[in-house]
Amino acid sequence: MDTKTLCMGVLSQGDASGYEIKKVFEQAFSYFFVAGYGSIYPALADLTEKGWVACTNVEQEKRPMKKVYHLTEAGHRQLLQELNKAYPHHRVRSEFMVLTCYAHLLPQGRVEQVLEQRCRDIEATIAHIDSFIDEGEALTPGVRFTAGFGKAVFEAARDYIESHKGMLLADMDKGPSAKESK
Amino acid sequence: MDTKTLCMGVLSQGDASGYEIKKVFEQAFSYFFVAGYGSIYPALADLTEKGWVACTNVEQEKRPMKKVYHLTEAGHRQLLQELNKAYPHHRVRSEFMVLTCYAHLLPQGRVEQVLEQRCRDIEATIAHIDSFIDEGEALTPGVRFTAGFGKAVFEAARDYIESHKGMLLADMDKGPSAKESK
DNA sequence: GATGATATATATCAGCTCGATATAATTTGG
DNA sequence: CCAAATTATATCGAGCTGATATATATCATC
Repeated sequence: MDTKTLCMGVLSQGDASGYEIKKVFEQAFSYFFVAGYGSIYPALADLTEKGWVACTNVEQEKRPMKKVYHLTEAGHRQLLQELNKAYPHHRVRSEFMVLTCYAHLLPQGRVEQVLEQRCRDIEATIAHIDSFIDEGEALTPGVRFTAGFGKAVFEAARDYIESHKGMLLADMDKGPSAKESK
Repeated sequence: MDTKTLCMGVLSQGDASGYEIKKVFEQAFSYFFVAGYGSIYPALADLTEKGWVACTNVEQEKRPMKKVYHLTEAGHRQLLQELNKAYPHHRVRSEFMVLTCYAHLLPQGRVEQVLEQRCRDIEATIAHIDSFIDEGEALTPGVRFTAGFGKAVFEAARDYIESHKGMLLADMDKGPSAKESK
């Protein structure tokens, strides 16, 4: 499953331009799926070629031209097929965790700064999920489940950092000493 | 921070071949950083070119030739600099969460299967972290912190799925009905 | 009224990553 | 004794990421 499938997913809920699809990604999926224009525009071109979406040029007054995409019948079938056969992968790529792994090579101040930055980012993500949940519009059970899942996981991460931060900093003193930084 | 930095990190704890580096990645980092040969070998070639690692060809009896890499002085300085300036990013790409988001397009049986598969994968990851912790060798405070962090987050994910699974499946019946699958 | 920041809108590109595949010898297990 | 796994390096296409380019229009501030 890739950006193409996600684009079809967004279009299954209504026609949209590439720009609008990116906005939906940012609002609804940002905490578990990132996709920029460099993925979205090629994806839409590919989907058009395959006949899974259809494109209409919309001239707007006082706005740049817009290409509005629509999910075709074949596209809808394709989306259902993908969702039914896709393996539920869940990949994490954490430079934060790389840094904590190599804490023994860093000065204490840097480790503290890394932990605090991560906590701030987590809080921002949780706030984003909350504002998305409260945003009015009736959410499907699946979206509610997913938002709750995201919140639960991010809260657990924040709680762990807050309750083990002191221990890590204390153990760094006792253990192999930190090297100087540049 | 990319595969190159991680390779230098591994080499800071002792010389190793590309193959051995991949094994360390699998054992110690697999739950937060994935890198295959397609990233590691080009990374090592690049690091050699830059003078941050040095390579020795080791002929072995009854084994294929081995290229053993060693972190140079300049490489060690470069590693410390990278670790000191890198932003603590933490990215998730979850096709699992995409599937739960679109649960309303799937038959209940498929949603149940997806949730169960994710739980099995989480259990396997937790078991992997546990066996890594118990593996004897004294771990640095940073590695212990990171392993605990990983466990806490994965346990929270499993607990959420187990305690909200029933609700999602029940709400799917009441809410907009599921579409037929292929 | 001017200046700069933000929003709308599409598109490309270099560099990096991912998973699969190729090659080849040797050891382990049934 | 054969099949499978392990040791070992390497490449390739497809896809992704983040930055950049291009253009216009609006909005807030000075």
